[in-house]
Amino acid sequence: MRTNTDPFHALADPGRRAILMMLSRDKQSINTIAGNFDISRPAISKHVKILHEAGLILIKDSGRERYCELNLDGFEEVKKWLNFFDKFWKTKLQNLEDLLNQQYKSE
Amino acid sequence: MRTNTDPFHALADPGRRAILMMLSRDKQSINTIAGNFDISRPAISKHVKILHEAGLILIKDSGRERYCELNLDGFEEVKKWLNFFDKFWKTKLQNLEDLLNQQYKSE
DNA sequence: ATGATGTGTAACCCTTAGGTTACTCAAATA
DNA sequence: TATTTGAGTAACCTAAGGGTTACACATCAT
Repeated sequence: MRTNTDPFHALADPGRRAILMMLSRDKQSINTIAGNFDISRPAISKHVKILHEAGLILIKDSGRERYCELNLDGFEEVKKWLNFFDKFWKTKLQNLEDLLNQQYKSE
Repeated sequence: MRTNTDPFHALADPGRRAILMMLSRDKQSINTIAGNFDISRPAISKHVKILHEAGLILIKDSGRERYCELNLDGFEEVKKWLNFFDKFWKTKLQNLEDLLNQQYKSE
């Protein structure tokens, strides 16, 4: 199986995003997570694996339980990519501003 | 066909992200976009449709051509969701700070 | 009017995604 | 030691994703 470590891919599934929302309150074991969703535990296990590989969560073993918590890394990667576009919006606003200035001048 | 208007889903495909990167420089027609990728024009057409439905791009018809440009809306939706987690990191940092303060006190 | 050009869409194919059940195994508990 | 509990994985199924080619159609150019 090819492991997909792309956080964008990991975030594409609404269920996985819901898991992350849940983890924003507190770290949770696999079973606890599964208890809050309508899908089976193995399905949750798969989702958790994908989130982990994408760097969106950390997993800490405690006996036979595995506790999941949010990991900043994956989030940063996505944020960084999105921030790349900021200069585009800035340019666009600047153009609008220039246009307005021009109009004032011609009055 | 069920239309998926989820920007997270739209961003999951690396090819679509590449299209967005391309559009950050300038607005482009479908054919121009297709010329920059190894996949067929109909494939590009599909990707563009998905990006459009997700609110990530705007499409402006000009004769028989369709010009694509970035749209802030879809990006904002994603950013907003990501920002939700900021308070989690803040809390985590605060806890670290508290821990450090406690250690200083006991010295 | 004719032909070239830009684009959307339908039909199809193969791969990936996401779910299930059944199984295994290690850790906790009686 | 025997049993329960938490979790990973394999095998399988169906649906969705992403690609292709072939076609239709409107717009521009001749």
